[in-house]
Amino acid sequence: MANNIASLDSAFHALADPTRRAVISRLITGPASVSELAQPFAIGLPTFLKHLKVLEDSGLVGSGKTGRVRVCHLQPARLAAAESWIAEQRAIWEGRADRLAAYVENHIHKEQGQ
Amino acid sequence: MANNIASLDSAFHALADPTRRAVISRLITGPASVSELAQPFAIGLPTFLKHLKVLEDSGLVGSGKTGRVRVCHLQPARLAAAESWIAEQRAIWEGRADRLAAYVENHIHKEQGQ
DNA sequence: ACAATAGTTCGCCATATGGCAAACAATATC
DNA sequence: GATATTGTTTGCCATATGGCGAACTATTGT
Repeated sequence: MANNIASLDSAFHALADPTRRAVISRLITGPASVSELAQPFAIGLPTFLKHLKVLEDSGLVGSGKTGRVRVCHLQPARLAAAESWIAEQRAIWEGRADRLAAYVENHIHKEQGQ
Repeated sequence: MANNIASLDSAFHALADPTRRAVISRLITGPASVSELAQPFAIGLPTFLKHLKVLEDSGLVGSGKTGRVRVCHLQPARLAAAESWIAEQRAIWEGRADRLAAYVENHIHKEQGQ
């Protein structure tokens, strides 16, 4: 399972940008060429290619070139890995949510730290 | 629902660092003070406080100061929001996974792009 | 051959990030 | 009241990020 630290770093980093999340959303509906993907955004192609590189480096997106056009597609395994990390944390959290509830009742409402 | 673009940006950004993910994992087991949280890491307090600020700015972590000690706690709503974004994408993906399977069969194995 | 199209690479810039040490609160403790 | 503890702020630095335009490569179409 590609669930190591470095791949989570790069996967979450890739997701931390609205352009890149939009690309993922688009790719979920099916593969697309670079210029197709770039078309909705008001940024230059070189800049867009950097985003694409971040996505490919993270393993969230793969691509292949046929002729002069590069077709990109989603690689959902890494997306699943990122989701799993959060899901695991939430599972632990929910396992002890009852104990936490007491703490919240006692402390949260008194917060004054900036 | 705090599911807007900016909060996803900052939530994913906060998650894109092993130190910060470790802090979250620690906080899931219960609240802790700043120095308690910082103790496992080989970085200075000022640096650690920057990570903490990123976590607080993202809404993943909250804190309150009593006396000279600041106690931090998890704020699971934002974690859930981040997980939801991924889960939604995966739901769409899985809804059309059959159609995609054909594409993968035909194209992925022929990839030659850098 | 030539021109158009699709991507890519290069150099530049401003800002953000992640690290440090040092100085500075503010609060407990002796 | 002096001292230790716990955070915090301030400056500084190197590197990464996200943007640009310009130049270049490689295919496809005429």
